[in-house]
This record gives sequence, structure tokens and C-alpha cells, in this order.
Amino acid sequence: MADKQKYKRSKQRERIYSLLCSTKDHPTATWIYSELKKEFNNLSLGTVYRNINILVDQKKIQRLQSGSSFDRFDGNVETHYHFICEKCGKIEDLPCVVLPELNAVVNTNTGYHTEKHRLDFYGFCFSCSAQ
Amino acid sequence: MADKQKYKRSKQRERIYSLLCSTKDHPTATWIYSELKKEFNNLSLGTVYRNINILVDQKKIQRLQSGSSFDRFDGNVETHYHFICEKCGKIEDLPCVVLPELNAVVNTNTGYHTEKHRLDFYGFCFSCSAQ
DNA sequence: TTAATTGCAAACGGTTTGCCACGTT
DNA sequence: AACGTGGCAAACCGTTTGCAATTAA
Repeated sequence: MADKQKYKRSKQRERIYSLLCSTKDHPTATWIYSELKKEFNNLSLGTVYRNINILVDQKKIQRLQSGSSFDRFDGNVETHYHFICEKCGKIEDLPCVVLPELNAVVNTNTGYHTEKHRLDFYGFCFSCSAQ
Repeated sequence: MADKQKYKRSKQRERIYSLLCSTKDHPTATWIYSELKKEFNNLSLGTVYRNINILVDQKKIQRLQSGSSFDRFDGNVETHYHFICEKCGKIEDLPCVVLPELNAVVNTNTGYHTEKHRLDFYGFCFSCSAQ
């Protein structure tokens, strides 16, 4: 995933991409694998993961994930928002007012009913932006 | 983690809880383990995980995580918000307007600089709330 | 005494990676 | 020819779990 990598075309990657664009679901790697296994008899899960990472690197698809790979825990159970450093992964509490009216926006403008949301802001923390 | 489980006290759990309350960082299980290993010589990581889950179950702490355990991917790289079903884990796109002014709120009211955020709403999807 | 908790080690499950053959340029 | 890609299987790593011994109620 180096910066100056030259990617070549591959049928598998193109199908993964078109498959992801053709659905409004938010597929998992395993689902993509089982779908494309029908077309590519010898497809392996490793290939799916490798290509997904390339596509994310190319910014053609996005990974829906909170940030770091392991769970983090918070002794503060009150709703509050977080600032997540895109470089070091540090999570900091935001001294911001929580906006319960966001729930109301969703409840009146969509068919969904919600009473809870999660809001994370991304950027560089002080020490990382100083570097 | 059944509903009518009666939890007994344990020194380890009480220290995990007080440790989580004493810091504004958002520790990982491994960090908690290495801190408390100093006090409990034979502490094991399994104990930390078990007690974390109990504390989450008791709603004394919160787990900072997006939802399901495996990554999901989206062919739509435009910023958009999601509705996540708390029961089945399904992720759906919200036909909502994105609110770039939320970034401005953070940038003017806190010391942080952000140009990107992620907003997830939680609730029950149509089929799960029908049940 | 009963049942929850612990430490230990093995198992789990999603993801990554090393290797070598194959495909693209 | 040079090098990215695929398939396969093993490795990785955070988390969970089975078990026997310990501890709280």
C-alpha cells in the first residue's frame, strides 16, 4: 500500500468494485467473497481483502469503521462526542454540547426512529499536527 | 451476561472500574491489564475482558466501537450518515442532508481542527421493530 | 454450601502475509 | 522481462471460553 505503487488492472478487483457500487447494503468481505466465488471458481478470501485495501487506498470505496482495530473503553457513560486523531489514533473527549435535536432531524425527515447517535470528528491532534 | 445474573464483588473489577474513571484517555484492554498487573501479580487478560464486559452490561462503562465486529465497505465515498439497527446490525444510508456546519461548531468552540466527521444513528430497523 | 470469579491456556474469528505460479504492461 | 496479482495456507492478534481452583455471599 506504498504511496508510489503502480496498480495493474485485475478482473477480480474490478468486480469487487462494481459489486460494491451496485448495492446499497454495506457488505462484509465474506459476503463479497461468497458472491464472487460464483464467478471466480478459485477465488480466495485473501484476494478479496487485498483488493479491498487497494480500493480503499485508491479512495474508490470507504471502510465503515470507527478507527483503531481494538476496542477502547470509557468510564464516562454520558453521551459525549469524540475527536479522533487520524495519525496516532488518540481519542479525546470534546467539551461540546451534545445535540439531541439531531435525533429529531432524523425522526421527522426519514422513516427511521432513533434516540441515540454517535458523532466522531476527525483531524490531527495537537502533538501530531505540531510535527 | 444473562439478564438475571447476580454479580458478586471482585477486587479486580472494582479496580478496573476505578481506573477507567480516573483517566480521560480511552484505554484499551491491554493498557488496563498492564496497569493492574502491577497490583495483581497473577492478573490475566481474560479477567480484564470478562470484567469489562460485565461493566458494560451493568452500564457502568461504555465501549467505544462502531457496532459489528467485522468491517463493512461502501462503494459510496461521499459523506453520508448511517442508521444502524441495534438488533440485527444492519447499516442503512440516511437520505439526510449532511451538516458541514458541525465541523465549524467544533473548530470555533474547541481547540481542535476538523474537516471530517462521522455520524451514526441507532435504533431498530423496520423489520426488527415490527417483530 | 452455592454460585460467581480467577488464572491459565487453548480456541475463535476476522484479517494479513509469505510463497510461488500466473497475468498485465 | 519486470513486476503487480492470485490462490493457498499459515500466521497474526484482539477477544472469548472451558476448566479446575478460589473467593464472595
